[in-house]
Amino acid sequence: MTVAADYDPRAFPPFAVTVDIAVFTIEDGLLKVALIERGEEPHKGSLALPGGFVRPDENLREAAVRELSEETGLESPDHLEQFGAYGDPDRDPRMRIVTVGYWAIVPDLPEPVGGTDAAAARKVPVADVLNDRDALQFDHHQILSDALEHAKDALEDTTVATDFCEGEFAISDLRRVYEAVWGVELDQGNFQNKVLEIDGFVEPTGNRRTGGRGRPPELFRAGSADRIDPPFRRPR
Amino acid sequence: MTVAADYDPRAFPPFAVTVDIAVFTIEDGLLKVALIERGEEPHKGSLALPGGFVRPDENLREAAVRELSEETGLESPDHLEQFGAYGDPDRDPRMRIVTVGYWAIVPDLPEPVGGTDAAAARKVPVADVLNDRDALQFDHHQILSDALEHAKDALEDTTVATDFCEGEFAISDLRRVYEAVWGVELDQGNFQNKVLEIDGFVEPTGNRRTGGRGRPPELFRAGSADRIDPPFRRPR
DNA sequence: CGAATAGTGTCTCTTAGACACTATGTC
DNA sequence: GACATAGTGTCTAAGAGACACTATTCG
Repeated sequence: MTVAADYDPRAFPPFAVTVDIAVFTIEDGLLKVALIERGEEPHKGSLALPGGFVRPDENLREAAVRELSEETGLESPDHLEQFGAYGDPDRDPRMRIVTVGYWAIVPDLPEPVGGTDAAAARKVPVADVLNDRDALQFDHHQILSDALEHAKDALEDTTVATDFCEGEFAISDLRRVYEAVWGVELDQGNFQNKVLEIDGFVEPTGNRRTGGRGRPPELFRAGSADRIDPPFRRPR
Repeated sequence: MTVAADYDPRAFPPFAVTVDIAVFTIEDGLLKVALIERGEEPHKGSLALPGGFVRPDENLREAAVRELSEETGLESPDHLEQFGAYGDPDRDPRMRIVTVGYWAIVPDLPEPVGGTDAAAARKVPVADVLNDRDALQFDHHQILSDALEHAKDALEDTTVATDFCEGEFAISDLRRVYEAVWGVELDQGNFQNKVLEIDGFVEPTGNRRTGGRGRPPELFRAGSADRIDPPFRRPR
């Protein structure tokens, strides 16, 4: 990256830089994403990913954390990862905006609250949103779709799936995370064997869950490992 | 991404948006990257990834293609892929610049030529650059390192390795691509078997290469497949 | 008891990789 | 001939997945 006299950056029309965050959570066995209901034009009433302008004194990740907090009331997600930048000249009709996409996990999303610059916030099944090409404004459909792909990949070779689970959880809870994110059914027995064979994925607490139907499951918490090797490939 | 009255983008100090490109090629069995020698302050004389400001009327990829052409004389790389954005407030001492990283492949890089805003351009072994934390200006060390990681990953589950090879090539040429990018030695026989078993990775031309030492290899060209499934995992 | 869920074990097929062996060129 | 590189085959170990079977709870 170099600067020459004939391309003084100050001579350019200003770009704005934003971050947009796809916050995923599992609810009722469904993968959901937190969306903001726009209260203003353009696209009044349509849905958007939470996000907003990066401030002069913060880096991109800090902007993502702050916007998340402001727009959804959510403090420090359990996972926050950048996956790409979007900068087509006409992606926002108002001005030239380049946005940086992040995806995040929260274990059990507290009901999001509208913040200063959001009219409302809600959790919507990702499948529903992606099935309607016009549900989201701008290029947020593409951004959400890319975010989901990155989340799917992350589940293959990292242990982030445990971040969807609050505190102590059963192996079957973890399986439902994989099933919800990947959109497939997994064999219960094979999943159990596999997870327990992976060093540091989960560690036993000695506790069991009571009250449900069927045999009470043993409970685990997230282990110390952060990578799964060899990866846990999803069915293709 | 939303806009509220109290965060009018026009009230912000302008951000500049740039692209930086890590162009990889194989030369003498080594993975090399094209670097620009800066002719101006700051960091005069130090090396940088080619790149530059995104113009108001072009998207990010177009900016990458244009800058690549301007700074290295290179037209349309065989592979060009975005991998991340970098935006720490102090990453460039002159002003707030957010840069978007791309990595690219060229089969046998023609000697790069300095363009309008570059004093010179050269190909340098990636290992040498990454072993010297101060070889590159700004955060280009991190960017190059991330680019390499993405290139390594891409070789695992896509057929982009063939883009490093010009026209017709031997299986051993392809093997040397993998060895150079991954920085490992691969078993010759196993590699051959594996590549030929993957549908659409390479297709035979019926030609052989003559003149070298040893048995003349059959020559292939890139096949129609673009993904390798199951992936060709690199040794860990 | 039966239904539901958890947990374990077995079998088969595929793949990765070590490695031996053969093939065909140059010197 | 020796040497170098290309190409093929064989064996073994590990992993994925189908699936059977056992365990433990509730109604």
